[in-house]
Amino acid sequence: MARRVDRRERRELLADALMRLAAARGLEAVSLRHVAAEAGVSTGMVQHYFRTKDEMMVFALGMVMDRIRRRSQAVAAPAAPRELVRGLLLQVLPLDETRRLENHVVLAFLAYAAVKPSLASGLREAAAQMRGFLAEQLRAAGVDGVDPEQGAAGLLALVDGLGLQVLSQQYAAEDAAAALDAQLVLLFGRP
Amino acid sequence: MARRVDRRERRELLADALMRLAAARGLEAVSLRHVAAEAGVSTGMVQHYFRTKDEMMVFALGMVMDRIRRRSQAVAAPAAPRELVRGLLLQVLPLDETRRLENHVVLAFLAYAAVKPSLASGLREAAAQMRGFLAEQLRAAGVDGVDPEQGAAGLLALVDGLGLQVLSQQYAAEDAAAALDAQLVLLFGRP
DNA sequence: GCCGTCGCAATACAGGTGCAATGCAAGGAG
DNA sequence: CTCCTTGCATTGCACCTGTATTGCGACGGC
Repeated sequence: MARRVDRRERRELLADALMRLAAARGLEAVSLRHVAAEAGVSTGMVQHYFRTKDEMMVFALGMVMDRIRRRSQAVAAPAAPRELVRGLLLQVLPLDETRRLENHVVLAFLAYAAVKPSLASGLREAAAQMRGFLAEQLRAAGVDGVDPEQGAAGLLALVDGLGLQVLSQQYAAEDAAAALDAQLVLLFGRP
Repeated sequence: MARRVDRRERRELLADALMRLAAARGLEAVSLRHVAAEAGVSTGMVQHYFRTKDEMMVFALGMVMDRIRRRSQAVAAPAAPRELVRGLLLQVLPLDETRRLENHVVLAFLAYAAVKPSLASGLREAAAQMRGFLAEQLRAAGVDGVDPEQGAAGLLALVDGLGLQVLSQQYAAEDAAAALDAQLVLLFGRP
């Protein structure tokens, strides 16, 4: 039974279990044994694929960020700047169960990264990339009354904040989408 | 050595230690023993004032929220709606060390509350109260082009998101303040 | 002066944690 | 067939966790 396993695939399987766990019971419930149980494997196997817990965490976060980015880029194909921006930001909001789970994980990691800088860099670069893209679109659309960079930062912060409020059940998902649209009206004018 | 202690005061002393700890090393570093050590007391004393760890957490979160609210109300005295809104939201952003610490704690608790609903209610009501106040001010200022409730929600989300980005070092504090001002220009027009 | 209660300290305990070490079956390489 | 690497499973260890228990000195009320 040797040699024929896809290491990458196994690691993603474990990271998936970690995500489910983090979303359901918080990052503090993430332990080697719990991840193993959730994935239906032995704790030894988890140790086999991640030499340390931190390595597992970093991998899982990277996986989530990759998924979000990939989904966002899939939207990017055929649209005017405004629709492009809207589509992209809607991908970030927790409007369905998958994205709710992802947002949950990202939030947990944000709190974690605020304390453990080894995780912060990944988050930072993903955000910077997205902010750059948004600013570019705002510039292309020729929005007036606001600096494109600041408009982009504002949009990103808005979506982050909305996600936060939806997750902590202060705000309904559809209201969050409406709030985003309201902001788009402020930036781009009436559709 | 009996009878002459202010129970409330002692609890706040412990909660302060908890805050420092949470801000410096994350909520996961908060344990009875660590809080005791940070406060310079015995773990027995912590147990004496909080029968359970959860009770301690809830108290600490309540204390932080109270402080933020109190500081916000102190601003509210003598100003036009726009300045009032600006002043209030600036109190929420992590622009100095105290507020950075508070934001850190709130973030940690947000991630925690997403999983432990016993903490969520306090956060929810504080946010609702603030949103109501903001909406009222927007209405009083007669902003056009946006529904006051949604404008308020947007502002709150923006500030939350900006705080998040500042904490995770994606964004500098002064840039966050500038982004807030940019949004106020969008809502209220040029000053 | 006695006593009860308050304010705390110390210790014990069962359970969970990350990690290291070891064992061992199953295949491919020679 | 033999070996040796791969892919796990088991077990053990030292440490940390929340909580319960017990002890005990110091005051306030009588």
